[in-house]
Amino acid sequence: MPELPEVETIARGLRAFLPGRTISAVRCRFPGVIASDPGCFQRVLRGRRVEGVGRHGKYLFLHLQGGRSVAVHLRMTGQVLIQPVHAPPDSHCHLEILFRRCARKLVFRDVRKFGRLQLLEGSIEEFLCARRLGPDALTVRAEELHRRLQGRKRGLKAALLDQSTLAGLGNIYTDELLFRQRLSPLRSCASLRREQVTRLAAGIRALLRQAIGKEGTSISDYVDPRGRAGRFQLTLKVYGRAGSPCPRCGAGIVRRWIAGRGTWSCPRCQS
DNA sequence: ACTATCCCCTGACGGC
DNA sequence: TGCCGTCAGGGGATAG
Repeated sequence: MPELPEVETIARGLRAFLPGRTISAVRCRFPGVIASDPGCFQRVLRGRRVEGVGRHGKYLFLHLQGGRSVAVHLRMTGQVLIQPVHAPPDSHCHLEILFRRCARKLVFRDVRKFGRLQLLEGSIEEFLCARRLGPDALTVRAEELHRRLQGRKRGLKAALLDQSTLAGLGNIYTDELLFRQRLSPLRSCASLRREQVTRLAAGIRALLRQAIGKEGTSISDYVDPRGRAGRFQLTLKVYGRAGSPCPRCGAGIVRRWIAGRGTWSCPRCQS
């Protein structure tokens, strides 16, 4: 499940390939992946140069010549791949973007068909505002996080998963973060002292930087644009480890259902 | 403000 | 072997 580190890894892979290339064709094999008007999407993209690649939270952006942008969200099983232009598409390949004088193509693949691409009408800022996305988790500052958590009675896990609080954390990194911080996923946001929020913000940035350094977590479907798996799954401490001893205190890791998600934590050293 | 539930979708997995 | 039910989960919508 791509979260911020996986989307950042994809963005970096695309930055080495896309900028400066001009789109020659868009082949759509499953129009449902295009959240905006599919005909308009293809018309606008064709003939346009890609100028850059951006990211906010779990959203990936392709910046096109003329100020238009495409937003991509991979949801659970979406993949963005760079493949030889003649590679045969498999049954989960929903969209291909071809480029002028280029032997490779951009492929959007998604087993579960939850992921979406969308041609934006306005600016990235307008899109983030309309989607009510919070600040990007990779660079969130303590003051901003404190403002967004203070006085909230909801649990930390629910708040951190909520993309309008903070954009980029998903189920895996939230559980790992709360384990590192020795905080219970059910701990109320309002109960955190200011210095705890400061440590939490620093912990979020550090965890995400480390995961990006390992090129993300490959548990089910995630691979980078070259088809390579990440390595952060080798360092997970609690996620998916129900019954294993806590690496800090030895108590058994428990799995509970919190904020609508399977949640792993240590019942002894997280409070 | 916040929670719960459903939906989208497919592959994996357990039970029989 | 094979059939069937269940589950997983990001995020949007909707009900409470």
